[in-house]
Amino acid sequence: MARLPLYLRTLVEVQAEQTATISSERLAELAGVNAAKVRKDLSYLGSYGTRGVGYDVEYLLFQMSRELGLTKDWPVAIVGVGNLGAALANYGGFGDRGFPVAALVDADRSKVGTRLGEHVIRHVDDLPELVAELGIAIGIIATPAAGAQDVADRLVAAGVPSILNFAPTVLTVPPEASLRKVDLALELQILSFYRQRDSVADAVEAVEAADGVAARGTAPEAPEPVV
Amino acid sequence: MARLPLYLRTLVEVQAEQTATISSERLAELAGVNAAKVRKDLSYLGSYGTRGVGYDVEYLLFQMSRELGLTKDWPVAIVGVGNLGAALANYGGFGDRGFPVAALVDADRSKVGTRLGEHVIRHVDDLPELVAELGIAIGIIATPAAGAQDVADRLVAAGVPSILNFAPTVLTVPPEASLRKVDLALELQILSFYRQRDSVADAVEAVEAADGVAARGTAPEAPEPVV
DNA sequence: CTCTGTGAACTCTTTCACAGCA
DNA sequence: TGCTGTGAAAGAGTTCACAGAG
Repeated sequence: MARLPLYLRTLVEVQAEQTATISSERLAELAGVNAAKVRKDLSYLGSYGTRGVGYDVEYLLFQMSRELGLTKDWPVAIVGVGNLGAALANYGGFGDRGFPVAALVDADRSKVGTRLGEHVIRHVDDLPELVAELGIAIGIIATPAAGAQDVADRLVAAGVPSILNFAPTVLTVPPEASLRKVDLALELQILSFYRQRDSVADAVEAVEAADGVAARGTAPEAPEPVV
Repeated sequence: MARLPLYLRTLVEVQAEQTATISSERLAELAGVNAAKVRKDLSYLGSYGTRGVGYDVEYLLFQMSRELGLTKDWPVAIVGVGNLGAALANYGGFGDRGFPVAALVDADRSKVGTRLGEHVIRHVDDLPELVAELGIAIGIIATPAAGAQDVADRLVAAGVPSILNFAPTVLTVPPEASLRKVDLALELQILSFYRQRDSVADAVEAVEAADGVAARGTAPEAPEPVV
């Protein structure tokens, strides 16, 4: 369940406030979902709640961390040290959450050998050694779109099982590798899409109210409510 | 449908290759989904395909842009000019896709007045004027977690209808505002979660194969391998 | 009496499969 | 004939609602 990390983060915040126990309802409110969903999700981990009381925050955190594979660290390599790569490297949140940045890699020889924070930038050709030496578990692609597929291929070839892609392009990897993408502009498009949808929906409602037609979706070429 | 931006991006790439027409199958392959899904999604825009031929790339792009509200620009304000904010500001992809970065804002007075690229950093107190002057449609929050809710409140108060949150915390906004969050470490957690799930599933399968038990989900209180 | 854990109903999404148009 | 557009079936995910533990 992809919501587990969200609960985890919420629980960490809750724990900081000395809260020993939390109800599904409270957790749902903090995480921005509904209580039934929380209970269903958590029941999948096992029966860790106490009826009439709620969930023990610390114990739940422990079980969730275990389930998420966070009891051990997963070293990360960032490939592409441009603006975004540098921002990710400096972003403290990864190490705190069990994903230490273990290597910075770039294809640009003029960057190789320079420092960024505690790391010396290495060349992308060194990936196989870096993976073997540092136990890289996750590769983050922060290169321009053009080079991203090549980097993905190299990561897979070097034995990195999981890839997070920030380059704005669709990548393909063999089935044994996991791939997720983050498209920053896409998030903006989704936002404006929902805005657009809402105003279109409003307009449609206004029309329907005016002439009593119940149309769902769109009105293509046909001069009638399609189908 | 949240996949429309993905199709849009794919179509732009296809168009660059002088392809005038595209079948649902080809588009599906490039976008990494299946053909039936593509046809269902696109049919929702209207009947813009030609049977036996496919979709006209340019016309489809036009219709999708229209639907996504991309025929006009949506100026963006980035709040929080740390590493991430600076990376986002320098990330060319936003402007290209109809989201020009119109303002950089920070709460740190020592940053206010300094330049970053073509922009002078403004103080967060100036948000209302900036929104009014520049027609800011989307606010991007790239501050530390602690200040994020305050920034969200200020953005909403200033009349910004859509917010994209990069701070690792759950925000609440009134229902008239749209909110999306991007949690970078969360993406990593999801990746390692699926890894973990797969290996757990493999282990469970091995156990089932060994003793013929068909167990779905978890084994709760029982005095056995915890969960 | 509170709050979990979970069947059952419901809703939304995905996939199938094919009629029908170019 | 090739490929779209779309009902209908299948599957996921969500919500309801309540039995029962503490």
